[in-house]
Amino acid sequence: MRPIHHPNCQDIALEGVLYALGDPVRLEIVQRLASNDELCCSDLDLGVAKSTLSHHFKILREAGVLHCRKQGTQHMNSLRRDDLEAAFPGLLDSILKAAQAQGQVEN
Amino acid sequence: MRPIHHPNCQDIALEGVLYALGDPVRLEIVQRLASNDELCCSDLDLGVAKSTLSHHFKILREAGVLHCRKQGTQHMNSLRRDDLEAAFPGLLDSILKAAQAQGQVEN
DNA sequence: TTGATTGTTCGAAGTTTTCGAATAACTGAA
DNA sequence: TTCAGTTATTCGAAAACTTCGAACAATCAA
Repeated sequence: MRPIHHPNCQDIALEGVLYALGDPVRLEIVQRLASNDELCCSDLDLGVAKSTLSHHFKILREAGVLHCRKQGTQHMNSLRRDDLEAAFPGLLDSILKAAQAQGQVEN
Repeated sequence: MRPIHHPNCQDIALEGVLYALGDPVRLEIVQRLASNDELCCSDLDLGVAKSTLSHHFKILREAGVLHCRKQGTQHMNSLRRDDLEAAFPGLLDSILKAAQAQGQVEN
């Protein structure tokens, strides 16, 4: 297995972040992480195969959206709030706010 | 030719907007529209085939990001600033700010 | 009506996404 | 140490999407 890769703070690209968040499964993951410090794959049941979920986490990780920490057999994921805030001030907040607002209208 | 379709204000989905902006060509289009009231395809030279550009405009249009108005043989496109602001307050601004900030660092 | 301009649609080739199966990494129990 | 159980990644095939150039459609001006 290859080592997990995280981009440096200054290598986080806006396009990559928007691409990563422009998928329903990945946006849901990020929303859940907004209210949970850390989550691993098995904490989520989003109706996709586990290999697909693994793929989505990889996209989010390589875009610089989240950080992954190995703990035993689990991979604990957390939002890179500070790094994203440093790279793109206000962006994550406005996206999370928008996601929350939209979620509430739907229900 | 089919009539051009624009979603209603309340049908603009966050996921669709983020997906639309998560592509370098489309992000560039939106950035240009941020400083130009209206643009048509032929105003842009982004190094892609015109059929591809047409496709990108369609994605942006159907996501609710821009509005298209026919004028003779041209299709004039403009940002749906107000509708986006109503749907997701602050979102477009923070994205445009992030795009501008990143563009400046690169040069 | 013809020719020029502007965009869209079509079909093929390439790329990405998704899935299930196989594999790898780690833990705890025997 | 070995074995079984848990968690997640990798692989290969099928489906979906993107890109391109060519063909088509719509409009205008001569």
